[in-house]
Amino acid sequence: MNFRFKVWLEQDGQPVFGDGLLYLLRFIRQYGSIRRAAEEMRMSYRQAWGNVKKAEARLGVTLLVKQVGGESGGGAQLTPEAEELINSYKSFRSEAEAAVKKSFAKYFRQ
Amino acid sequence: MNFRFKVWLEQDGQPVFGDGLLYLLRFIRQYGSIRRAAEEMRMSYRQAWGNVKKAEARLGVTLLVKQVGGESGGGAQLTPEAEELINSYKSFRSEAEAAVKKSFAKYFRQ
DNA sequence: GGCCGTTATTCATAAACAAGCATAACGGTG
DNA sequence: CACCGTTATGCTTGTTTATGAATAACGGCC
Repeated sequence: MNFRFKVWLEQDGQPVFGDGLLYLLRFIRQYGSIRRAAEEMRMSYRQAWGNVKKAEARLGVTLLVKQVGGESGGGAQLTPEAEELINSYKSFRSEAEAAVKKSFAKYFRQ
Repeated sequence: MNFRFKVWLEQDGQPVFGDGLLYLLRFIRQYGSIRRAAEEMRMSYRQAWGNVKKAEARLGVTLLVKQVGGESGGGAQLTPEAEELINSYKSFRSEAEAAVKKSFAKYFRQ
């Protein structure tokens, strides 16, 4: 017997940030490109782009500074707001996971 | 900004118990019938029955004593193992939720 | 034995969701 | 000005998932 858990942030009852976007944004930061990041995560660019757009709309916050055209075609960089969100979410996520793990052990040890 | 979370139990990497089954089993206990319980939860009997069957198979534990035919057509009662699972999961679930809530407040207060 | 309401199960259909294709627009670069 | 790789977006296709219809079997009850 084991457990799993998921946690995510919502705005007005709509999901805006979870593990998916966390990984995606980190890859975007690493590569400076939504397309490269999506490829690396083996997800479609279509979905990656849509997720970012949806999150931005719901949050009312710009997560990426995107450039279309130009050197190497363009690219995307994380805004300070995105960095802050990543940091908060990461802390929240890992602390929550540790707590859930502890509770599981308490009630389902063996 | 708000949060949501899900937690569930797995056996050999396959989900066996979560909020859905918790509510379902409690309704079955209340009404003594899978069909009534499903109706009350506005879910199809097909799915309710399938979920119980799948969980039983994966857990290797009988959750319901089912009678087909007889007085009022039959019915279903929870086994002691099901009651025990419900109790453990409820404690685990509520303790986990409290912890997650606390972490959320810590990193996303205002 | 017919009736009733339940468990048990299959199968066809519908709905939700993800993937992929096709294009347009953009702006450096050669 | 053509090329390239990127963002941006709609549309089609496929895949998984849920729903509902249909049917069988059962056993107490009148």
